[in-house]
Amino acid sequence: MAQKPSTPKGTRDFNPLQVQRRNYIIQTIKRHFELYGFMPIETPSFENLSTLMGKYGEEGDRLIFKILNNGDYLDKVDEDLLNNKDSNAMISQLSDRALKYDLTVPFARYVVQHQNDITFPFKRYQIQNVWRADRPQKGRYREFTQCDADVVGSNSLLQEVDFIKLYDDVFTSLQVNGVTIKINNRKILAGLAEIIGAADQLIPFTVALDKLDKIGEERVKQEMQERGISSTALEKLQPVFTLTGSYEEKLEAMKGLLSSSEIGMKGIEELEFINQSLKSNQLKTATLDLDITLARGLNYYTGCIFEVAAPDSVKIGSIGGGGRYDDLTSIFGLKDVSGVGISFGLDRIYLVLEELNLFPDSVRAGVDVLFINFGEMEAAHCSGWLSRFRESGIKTELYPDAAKMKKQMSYADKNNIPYVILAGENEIATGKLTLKNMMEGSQESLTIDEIIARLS
RNA sequence: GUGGUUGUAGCUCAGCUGGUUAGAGCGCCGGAUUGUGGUUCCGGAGGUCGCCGGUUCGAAACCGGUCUUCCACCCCA
Repeated sequence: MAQKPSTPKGTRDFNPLQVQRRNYIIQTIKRHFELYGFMPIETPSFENLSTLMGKYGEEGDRLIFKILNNGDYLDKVDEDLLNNKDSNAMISQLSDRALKYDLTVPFARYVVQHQNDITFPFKRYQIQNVWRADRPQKGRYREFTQCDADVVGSNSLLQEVDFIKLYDDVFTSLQVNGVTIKINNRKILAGLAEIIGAADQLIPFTVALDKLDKIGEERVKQEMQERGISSTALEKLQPVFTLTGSYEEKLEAMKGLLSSSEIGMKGIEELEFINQSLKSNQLKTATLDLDITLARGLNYYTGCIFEVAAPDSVKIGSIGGGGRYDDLTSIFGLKDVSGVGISFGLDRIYLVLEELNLFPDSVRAGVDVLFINFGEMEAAHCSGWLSRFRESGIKTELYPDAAKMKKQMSYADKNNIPYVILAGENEIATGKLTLKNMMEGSQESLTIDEIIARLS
């Protein structure tokens, strides 16, 4: 029985135009990564399960795609676990490998594994697919592409400044104006938790705070209370909920609030430095916005955190994010190496460009010129011309069969081929080819050199 | 992982409280038009109604399961 073909949940096929457009975004990002001194590396699609587990929190562990062991995979499983159907406890016995969940943790593994061959600070970029067993939604897939740039082995805040400028440059180059780069610092969040006496509940506290712009002040407070944060603590936190003004104004207000917290003040200092550095070298189209409620899920961030929001007119989640992680490599045995990095969400950037109609016309599938096939003799004559076109960098093809003119023209039309060349008996005799502009419907008689000069 | 939603021709969708042979628009193929596409006209092909099971004399429609789509949580790019 013929089964209806489909791709697995949360995955997609890409047609030629979509691939061209994705490549356009990737090329733009790559170019800027390299301009900023990042070099490409690649890591395997799957890692040892133990490399990934526990790095993204409990929720993250659940969303990792595990690969079932080969062979008699039930043989090694503990019988009690099997009888109790204790799936979670059995995972480590059923699966040794898993698809990578992001690019940062495999990168940390790479750094530790190759530490003797690496010269620090090490700057790398990586553009590869990652997989998450999440429920798909708009702009959320189970297989998607991340474009990461990270630097490890440098504590300098100039790295953070560079990343902000890199974001600005890439989105300026893609003509996405009005992007907001939100910045915060985990040290400030730690300071806040410390001051309200919830230092041991940093993660639930930040997760709740992160939802402020989405669910509002009341429900955030409610969630915090449910997680055991007292009402006197919430009172101390009140200024955070009503914080407004410029970057500097917000920073000043936070300074007052955090004056008794050493770690909090350290965070303030860092954000001040970044703001100061950007004054002399302003952003082109992006806006830098201090957002104290920005938390970001990943547990390994320790310093500055970033998130890029699409222009207001496009309703989509963040299109990029990143931050500093002081201790990621220590899990793999390399201490005192600080890392900081950012990520571009290719699939979502694609949706933004599509919605705002920002893909250049030059980014399209198909050739520039189609030669009409009039028959064996004429096709043979065209062969030399085809080569000359291609040597000049003009994408060219000859219709493979001497089909009816209508069919050949229709092929050009449907593939959005801008020019058609008619080289039949008359043209071959005179050496002047008929060049038809498919957009305008006009045509003229020109020599091969004239056509090449015009199209290249 | 929780709650809801969707699936009928290649695409977008109609199809009444269950009743003969399941429709439309667009697209596709052929012709009008043997060296000219997009417009027009004429003709044609194409569906075991997501899949499996159940109820019924009878199911695209009702019920259960499953897969898929989209949405809200959770979380996140």
